[in-house]
Formats: sequence, C-alpha cells, structure tokens
Amino acid sequence: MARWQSGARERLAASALELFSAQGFERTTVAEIAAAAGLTERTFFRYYADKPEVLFAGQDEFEGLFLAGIEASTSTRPMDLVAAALDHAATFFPDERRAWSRSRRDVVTGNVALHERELHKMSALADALTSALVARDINPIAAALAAEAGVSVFRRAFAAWVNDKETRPFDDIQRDVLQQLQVLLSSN
Amino acid sequence: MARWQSGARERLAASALELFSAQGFERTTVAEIAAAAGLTERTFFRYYADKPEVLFAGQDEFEGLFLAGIEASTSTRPMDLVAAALDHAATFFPDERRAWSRSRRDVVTGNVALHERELHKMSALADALTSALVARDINPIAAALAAEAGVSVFRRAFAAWVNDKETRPFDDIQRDVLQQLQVLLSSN
DNA sequence: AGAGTCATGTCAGTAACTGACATGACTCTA
DNA sequence: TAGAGTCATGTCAGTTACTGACATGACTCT
Repeated sequence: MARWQSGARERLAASALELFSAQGFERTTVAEIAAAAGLTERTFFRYYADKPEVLFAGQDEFEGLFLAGIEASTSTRPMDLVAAALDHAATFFPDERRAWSRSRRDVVTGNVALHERELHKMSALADALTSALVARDINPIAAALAAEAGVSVFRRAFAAWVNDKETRPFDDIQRDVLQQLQVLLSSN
Repeated sequence: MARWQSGARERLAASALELFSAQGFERTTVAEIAAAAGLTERTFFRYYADKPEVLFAGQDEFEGLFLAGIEASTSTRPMDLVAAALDHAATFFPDERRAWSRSRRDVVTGNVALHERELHKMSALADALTSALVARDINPIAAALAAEAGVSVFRRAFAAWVNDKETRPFDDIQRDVLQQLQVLLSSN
C-alpha cells in the first residue's frame, strides 16, 4: 500500500475550487483546502506559490496553444498572426468546459486579489505573444499593440462565452469579436 | 502645539517610496514605513488598505483627467473620444515628474504584487473609459475595445517616456504611439 | 468647565507564507 | 537482501500583513 495517494496537486486544485465556490475565497483558509485534499497546509505551498495560484493551474498549456497557433501560420502580417493564435487557442474551450469555466469565473470576479492575478496572467500572455511576433521580424511596438489587442479580443470573447444566455461555440464568438475590432479601427 | 503633525498620508507615501527604492518592496515592513513617518503600523492601515496601495495615491485624479478629456470632446466616434482622453491625461506627466516616475517604475517593475496592482488600476481605468463611451451612445463592445486600445497606447507611451534615452514630452510620444496603432489595424 | 470629536496609539488575534528538520515507504545497488 | 539513498509529506516555530476593540489626549463647541 502506497504511503501517499497520487495526484496531490490536482486534488488540491479541485478542493480549492469547490470550497471557494461554496464559501468564498477569503472565508476559505489554505489549511481547510489542504485538509479537504487529505494534506497539510505546508504541502499546499509546495505545489502552489500562494493561495490565488491554485486557480491558475494549466496556464502554461493554455499559453502554449496561442504560441503554437503563431508557429503554424506563415503570414508576415501582425494581425494575421494574432488571428491564427486566437483561433488555435480556441480549442482550449470546448463546450464541455463551459460549466466549469463559469464557476471559476464566478470565484475570480468575486475577489479582487484573484482578479489581479488574472490580469497578470493575461499580461504575461501578451508579453509572450509580443516576443513571438518580434521573432517573426515584426517591429516591437506594432508587435506589442497587436498582441494586446489580441488579448483584449480573447478576454471579451471569453466573457461572452461564459454568459448564461450564450450558446455559440467559443471560436465563433471570438472570430466575431475580432472582426468588430478590425471594423472599429479601420473605419477611422 | 499640535499633538499630531499634519500630512500623515503624504509622509507615509514619501517614506514608503524612499524605503522601497533603497531596500526593495519586500524587505521593507509596514512598521518601518510608519516609523519613518513618525507613526505606527496601525495608522498606516488607516490611510492605505494594504502595503501596495501606498504607491497608488493620486490614482483618482489621474483617472479623472481621462474622463474630463472625453467630456470636453464633441465627437461621436469612439477612437476620437479615446484620443481626446489620452491627450488630456497627458497633462498629468510634465517633465518635472519624470525623475519621480522613473524611481516609482523601478520599484513597481521589481515586484510582482506591485505589477499586479498596477495592471488592476489600468483595468479599472479601461472600465471607467468604457462606461464613459457607452454613456455617449457607443455600443458596448466597441466601447470596451476602444477603451482597452487606448489604455494600451497610454501604457506604451508611458514606458517610452520613462526610458533613460527618451527626451520628448509625454504628449508627443503618446500621439505617436496612437498613430502607430491606427496604421497597424487599418492596413489590414 | 464640561462634553464631544477625532487622529492616533496600544494590544491581542488571525492567517498567509517560509525555513529547518523529521519520517517512513520506495528504489537502487553491492 | 541489507543498507543507503531519495522523495513526498509532516511537524514546528517564526515573521509579517492586516483587523477589531478599546484607550488617550489635544482641540472645539457650547
């Protein structure tokens, strides 16, 4: 018989989301989360640098999809590359994930510290996209602006996708939002 | 003789920036800041909700400038209104403020928690701009995208302005960056 | 002169996070 | 197959951010 159950990291993340949804982020202590996962507080902090971080597991995989989308494209125009990144990343949000994404969003929007962490992750994503564009010989300022515009589009599409009334798949919504941005700025 | 010196809030902010610059944000305790300002830790928390917040005094005034810029414009096109907001907010950054802005930036970029707070303030600014645009009968999605694009432009202009090599005034830089964005997206 | 206001101090408590060391099942090797 | 590691976890003590409750004493108003 093994001394420790496997999957400690995942158990912690699952317990955390459950407890946050039920009682709120602030009213849940790390010790509680750990206990619910059959572990101690100290072990929690070996897997997650801090309490907010437990809601951001899988971020690397997510970011990787954007970058893979850029690598797969052969265009040399910044917004084409961004569009390719957005399209490829859309596979991260199949309809099966919608319910889970909704409860996660409820928790994140309910707490300022979590909202700040989310913004930071989006900013890191924009930085990664910028680097990828610069590596494609796009000038740094255009790269940064295009990357940030792309992240704006993603965020708005995500917000729409997790709306209760929305039924369209993620990629459709996102293509829509992207087009609205193009119209907005080219009708100058 | 007065029992308390006046300007406690400002003394705390000044002591904090000095100590953060000298020793770093994390290696400076709130008790230290308070002592340097001739106060106690408890009093610090009566003025600032938490330790990061002490670097964000004046945020309301700053945000107010953007909104005033929108109110002063008579255009009905989103990007024109955003341009007016940016132009008006540029008065917040006269050349005398450059040195101070540089040390503040050094502190903020040197710490993740501070960077997160900064992103949150920018996000709040974008939300305020969005509301102002919506109040001008611009459709919500266009308003949000335009506001976020505007904040992107501001951030990039600010980063350039506090660069050591840069000598142009803030408003010139910002108009430049805005034009680059327009070119980027209309040359699609 | 006495009552009230208000900025600050004092003190005790909670919870996030960290470093140092202990434990015991598992693996590898002589 | 014994003995030596390895490694995920536990235990414990400490620091610091942040909060609530109550005390203090100069100033103001009547």
